[in-house]
Order: sequence, then structure tokens, then C-alpha cells
Amino acid sequence: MSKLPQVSKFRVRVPALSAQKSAKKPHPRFRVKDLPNGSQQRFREDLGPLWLDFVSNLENPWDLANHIDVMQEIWNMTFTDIDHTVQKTNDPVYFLLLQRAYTYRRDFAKRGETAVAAYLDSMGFETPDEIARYIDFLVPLVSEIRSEETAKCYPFMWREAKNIMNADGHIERTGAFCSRPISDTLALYLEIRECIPQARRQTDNPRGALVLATASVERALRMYSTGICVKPKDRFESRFSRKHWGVTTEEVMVSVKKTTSRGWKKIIKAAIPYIRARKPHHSLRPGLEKEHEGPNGYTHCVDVDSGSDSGSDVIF
DNA sequence: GATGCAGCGTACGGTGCTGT
DNA sequence: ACAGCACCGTACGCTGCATC
Repeated sequence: MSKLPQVSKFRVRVPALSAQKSAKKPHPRFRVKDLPNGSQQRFREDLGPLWLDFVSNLENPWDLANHIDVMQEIWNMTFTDIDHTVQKTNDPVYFLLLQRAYTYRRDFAKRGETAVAAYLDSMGFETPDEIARYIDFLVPLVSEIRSEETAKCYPFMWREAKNIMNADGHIERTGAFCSRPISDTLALYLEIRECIPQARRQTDNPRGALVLATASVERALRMYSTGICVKPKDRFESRFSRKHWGVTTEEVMVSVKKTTSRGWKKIIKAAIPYIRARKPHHSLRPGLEKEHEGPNGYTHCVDVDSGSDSGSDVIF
């Protein structure tokens, strides 16, 4: 880079005509073409991934509206030649970055479905009953798991979890957040990061991406609670939204925040083999209610460092 | 090399929800 | 009632592959 390009002023325009005339109640809606000339491709290829990398690191990946400063920062970093002030109203940059984040979360939902379908397929079950029983073990009903003191564990969140019949139905588990479907789903985050130069990647742990991956996998697993994938009656109930999954992600975050740096290396190491491993797969789920609060299987998913498989050879 | 096709990702428009 | 937000469905265009 011999010299910086000349800075040009980008003036905000009104939304495209087709967007304005679309509905009875028109409202601001921007398209990529509403961005300044010459910025569209860099928006897609550079700014978008940087933004999603940031979102992946957030403690609350559902709440994005209060990160104008970061949007501005990555805009300035990406577009040294185009001056623009990011703002909440009438701004295509703000609007399109939020849209990109919605798509990002939906991609996690889809990836979870694909990962779970592949996982169950690989288990070689022969009847729906077998699948239903296994799902019941992996994702016990909320009421059951919270009322039973000894069962503070969602087995689907662990690489390995098995009932030990002698000691009060105690569940032995290892490998927090390293179950195959969670690793598979988290690989989506690694795929997004691949196109970002190492020096520009976020350096924190991808807490937001991990809680989204975990919730997405639970959502997909619960679709199979009857042994076959059940479509929801109401498509709005099936959304991977803050409304339906915000409580779950908050609770999972309790465990995520306790994860050590060694734990993070293991989690990333487990996800790496799944990079670019999946194709999209469409299926749906029945609704899920959150009824109780307090410590539970989500908040107890933390490895006791075993010393084995340190993950020390992982760079991410 | 040209053409056709399938798979996939993205952009865009639609719509229910929520806040004022 | 209205405006804006949040999420979903899908059309479209791009890419890669097969076939001629």
C-alpha cells in the first residue's frame, strides 16, 4: 500500500424506489446497491466478515443495536477512502450490517439442523423409538433436568456423557462443548473467519458463536423428540430468535464464561475438522418453552481440566 | 470452447412483533 | 395507529461440473 486513496464523502440516499413502493406501510429499507459506488464488493467480502467476527465474540449475540462505535471502527478500517458516519436511522451501512447478522444467526440455525441430521444418521439407529430415547437422554425435558439435583447435565453439550447406573443415576461427562453436532455447527464461525486476514481477526474467544451453536443444536435435536423430524405448526414458533432462545443462550453463557483458555483451544480444535463439511439442510422444529430459572445443565457445562488433549497446538 | 444443468449463497421483499 | 425491528421465504445469479 504505497499511499492512501483519496477520501470521498458518501452522502446517505433515500431507499431504492422499489423498496419504497413495496408495501402499504413503506419504511426505510436499503440494499447493497445503496452503498457508495465502489464499496459494494468490499462491503460483502471485507466489512461483513469483520462484523460477523465481532458478533461472534459478543456475550449477547442477539443485541447488536448498541455497537455503532464498532460498526464505525470497522468501516473506517475497511474504507480508508470513503468517509461515512454510521447511524441508526436512514443509514444503509447500519441497516445492512444488522441484516447480515440476522442471516448469520439463521445460518447457525440451519447448520445446527444439518449437523444434527448428520450426527443422528451416523449413529445407525434403526427405529424412531431408538432415536426418541436417545434424544430424551441428550436433551432431557426442562422440568426433569431442573427438578433433579443429580442430573445437572445436558449430555448433548459434552463430547461424551453417559449414565452410570450405580451412583444415583450420576452422569459422567467429558469434553465440554465438544460434542460432534456442536463442533460441526461452530465450524460455521471458523468458515466465516477464514477470509479475514489473521491480523484483523478478533482476538477474544468466540463466546457468542458458541452459545448460538449450542442453542442451535439443542433446537435441532428437539425436532427429533418423537424419533422423526417434526415440522412446527407455526413457523414463527420455529424461529431461531432471541424471543425463543435468548434465555437458553444466556444460561449457556454462564458456562462459556467459565471456560478456560485451554478449554477454548479444545473446543476450536474439535470444530476444525468440520470446516466446509456441510451442505444446507431444511427442516423444522416444534416450539419450546422456558419455564424455570436457576442453575441447570446449561450452566454446568465446564470441563475439569484433565491434562490430556491440551489443544496446545491450536491457533485461531 | 460452448452449452446446459444443479447446487449454492446472497439479496431482496414480506410480515409478525414490539415499542411509542 | 404507526414506525421500526426481527426474522423468514425465495428468486436470482453465480459457480462448478458434465456433456457435447
